[in-house]
Amino acid sequence: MEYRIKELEAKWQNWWDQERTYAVPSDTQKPKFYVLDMFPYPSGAGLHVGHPLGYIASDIFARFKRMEGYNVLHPMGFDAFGLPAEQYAIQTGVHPAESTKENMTRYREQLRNLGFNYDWSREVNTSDPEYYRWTQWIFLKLFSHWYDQVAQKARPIHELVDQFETLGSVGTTACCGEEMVFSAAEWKGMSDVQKEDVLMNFRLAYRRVSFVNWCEELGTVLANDEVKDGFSERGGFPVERRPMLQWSLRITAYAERLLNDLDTLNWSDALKAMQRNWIGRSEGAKVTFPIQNTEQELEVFTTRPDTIFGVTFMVVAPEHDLISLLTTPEQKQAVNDYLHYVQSRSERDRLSDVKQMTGVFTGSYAKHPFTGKQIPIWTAEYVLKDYGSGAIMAVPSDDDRDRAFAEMANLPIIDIVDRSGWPDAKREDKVGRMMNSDFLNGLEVNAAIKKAIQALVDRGIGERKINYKLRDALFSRQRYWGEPFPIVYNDKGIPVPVSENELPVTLPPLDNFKPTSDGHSPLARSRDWVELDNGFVRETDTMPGYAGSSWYFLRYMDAQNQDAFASRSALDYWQDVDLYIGGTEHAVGHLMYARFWHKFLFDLGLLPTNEPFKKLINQGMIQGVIESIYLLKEKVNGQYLFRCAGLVEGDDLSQYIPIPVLIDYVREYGTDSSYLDVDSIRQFVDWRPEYKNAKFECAEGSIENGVFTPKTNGTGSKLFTHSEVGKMSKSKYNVINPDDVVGIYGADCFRMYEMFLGPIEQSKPWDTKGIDGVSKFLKRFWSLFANQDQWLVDETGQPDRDSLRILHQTIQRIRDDINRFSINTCISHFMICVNELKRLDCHHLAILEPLTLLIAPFAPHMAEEIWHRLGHESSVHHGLFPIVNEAFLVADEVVYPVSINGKRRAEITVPTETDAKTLEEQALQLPEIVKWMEGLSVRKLIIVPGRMINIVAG
RNA sequence: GCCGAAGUGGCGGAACUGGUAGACGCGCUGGACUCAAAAUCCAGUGUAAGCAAUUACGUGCGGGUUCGAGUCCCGCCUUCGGCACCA
Repeated sequence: MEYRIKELEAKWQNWWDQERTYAVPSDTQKPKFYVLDMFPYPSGAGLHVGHPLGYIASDIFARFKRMEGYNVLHPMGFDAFGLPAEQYAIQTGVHPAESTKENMTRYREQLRNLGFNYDWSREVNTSDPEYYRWTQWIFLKLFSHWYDQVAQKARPIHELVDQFETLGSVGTTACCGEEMVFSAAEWKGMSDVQKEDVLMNFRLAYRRVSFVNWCEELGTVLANDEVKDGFSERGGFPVERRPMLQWSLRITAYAERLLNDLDTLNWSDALKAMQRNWIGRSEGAKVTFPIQNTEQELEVFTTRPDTIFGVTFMVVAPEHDLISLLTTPEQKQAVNDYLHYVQSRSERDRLSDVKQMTGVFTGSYAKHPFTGKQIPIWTAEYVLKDYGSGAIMAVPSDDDRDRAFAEMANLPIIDIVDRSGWPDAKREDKVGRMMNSDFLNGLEVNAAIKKAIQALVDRGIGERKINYKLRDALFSRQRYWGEPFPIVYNDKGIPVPVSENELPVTLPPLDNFKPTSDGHSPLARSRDWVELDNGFVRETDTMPGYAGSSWYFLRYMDAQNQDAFASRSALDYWQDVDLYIGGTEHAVGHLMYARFWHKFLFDLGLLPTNEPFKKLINQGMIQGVIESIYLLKEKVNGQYLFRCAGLVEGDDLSQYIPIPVLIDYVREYGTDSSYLDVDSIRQFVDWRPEYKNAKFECAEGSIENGVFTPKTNGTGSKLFTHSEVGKMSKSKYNVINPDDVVGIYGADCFRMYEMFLGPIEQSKPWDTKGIDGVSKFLKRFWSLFANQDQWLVDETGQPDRDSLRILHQTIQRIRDDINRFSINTCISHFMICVNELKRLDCHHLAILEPLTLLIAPFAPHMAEEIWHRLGHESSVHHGLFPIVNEAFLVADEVVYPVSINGKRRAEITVPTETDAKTLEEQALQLPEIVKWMEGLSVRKLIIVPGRMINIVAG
């Protein structure tokens, strides 16, 4: 009657498949519960031990909810489009569909191996044409809708065209890119191309000029991830920002709702704060400044219109549309040089470098709307084109960055806010009294803001405005492995949607996945596909990674549907996700886009809910230790030289490149003293033949061609590695495969161990130290039921009160802790329970049967085996989760700690019902207390019923 | 740089609402069983002083509030995640 892990885990995994134990019916009277995992990108490295952290937690919760009587939807699928598969295709020629398919098969096996209760019949794969036809379909809906700011919802574009026909743009409530003014007659007079240009300004999916990271030497557009300090990560070639006409989504139209509806969600405050800050709502004013010697105006957004008399210069973004107009002939050279410099700078660099301000004068001046003074217009990288209007009025007295810029450029500073009444106030705080500000003088800041806006409105040069930091989402990629756009262009270049019955627009077969030399997607190579018989041409950009993941949770509800993205009845039954578990790295990307798409589909009347994810839990990451060895950049006598981490200490590290080492070769992996020995250096060299002739220098000698030559008196041949904690990733060679761990300890043990590591929200490096403890626990659990020779369960005897108390205490703790997602403490409670039952030598069925149900969500294989041995034929996972009987929990006695001035000095055990007065008397009579109270008198006595007694003495 | 999170024994962590800091597990030490080992079982284990009873100190650092602070407030330090084309 041994606990044979491997046999029984395989047995029950097969049985669950056969019996379709985890299939989820949609036609049921049961209440629904939807538990969702963030689906993985099926990478070539396979699933690593970090992935399952969230999956195990959601698996446990889903099983728990099913045993509580809910119809639980718990699906899994793949976010299968992505850059790595395309990179792999470029390197090897293997089609991304093929490698992705293989990877998915591997992931599925790995997930199955962990005993998850997914309903695989609902699997989604974002790269499957049957899936992405609906991604394309939703895109077309976005293309053919605009956002009505008054009705607060998306409306069909033809309704906007109707408005233009009768009223022109007058009084339109549509959300748009830049403001346009035209009459009905002007609209009617426009050409088709002009009309489409106008509509692009309103569509929720639209085209505009955006910037890409262009690398001339590689002849390709790079992802931000592939760019380091302005150079390509591969090859180290310069990267510049280049403008391109690309698709975007008008997520900004939904900014207000995305912000307000956060209040309705059961998410952590931290996550909500991140989303709020990302949306970045700010109230202020739009102000226009006339540009001298032109008819043009410069529009700025400011949160501090009160400071308008402190404006001493203006700054436009280097990409600003008016930059060439503003640049005078004398300044042309300087401005061009500067623009060239900015092209090489990433947005992050531009915003981060606050210490070193850069910028140049354009040569032009604006006219101050109140004082009429000349204000120089500069251009500088700290102003971004896509934030606000891409230009600012600079007030160096009350803004840190403007101040730094003014100091750098020697521009004047006018103090306009007297903050002497607020000595602690910082430069940007909205407090103080206005001065040097004409009609605003003497006002408090907040009053001044109101008055300034009124003055702007009265003069017709500005108005109140709400601005968002949130920017429209760039939706084009110049890649092959993504959803093609269902868009063709006619002979005038006007985009025309592909009709719905022609969806999906599938990817053409291709064997060269390199982008074209002019930066277009590899799709442009497929002439047959691009050029249609009627002379129209297809869009060759594809959609980004987040397209498919923005709505996949809806597809699970009705994954096989051929007629719609999901049926109305399925959507009405499943509604929304009750529990979503995933990493914080998605806090502002995926979670924002998915909410946006969900709201859009809700506006179209296609969904019953306004938000997709009711409750969300962020799992931490299981990190890996990255091990690397130091390579000297300069070869020595034509030979590569690696140096021991111990020797490198104190050196200028910039002369070394850390070369990551496959962790399998590292001795004492993950510790401070991890190292390579002669054998592992041999392995390393086999793996990296380019270093075959390298020299490896340790403290007491060196290794060359697999031979250790000691220095005089030297013996140690350890080459210490550099260890750092970081992401587990294929490129860092530190991936640990859960299959290996499952192979040794079994899936139940692996699951419980990952949970036992700590709270799911917390990140920690992977470490198998301690897994033995969980393994021992499972064996002990089993030993309550059977020993080597016989089945021990006592079916007839009556359990004693102690055993019942332990059981019910455990039921209560497990229920409480599952409900607050404290899974790690659940495992501890099980351990305590088993320890105590062992001590009592308890083998009663009446105790052990509920205990089996209790542990089923955590150790599903072992529980199923025991359940069947107890004589049941149906699955333990369709059983009912045990319920607490409070009668067994009542304790007769309670132990109080007795403290004097907060320091614990004694303990007193009393019957549970003892009243405060008796307690007080007894506590003061305790010998320890009497001793400590010598020379002191009781000033106050604090008794917290059931918890503690504190004597305040002096 | 900005936004968010975390810091507790040798290690992973527990302490839910401010109330016995260190549950549970690993590791370590000693013991039982064994020819021996593994496995299992028992006992001990925050640090310092002490034969001991015991005492002092102790939750990243510096201050504060409170009868009482790991928990609340203010100011720092370190590490991790995100910052709009990794997914």
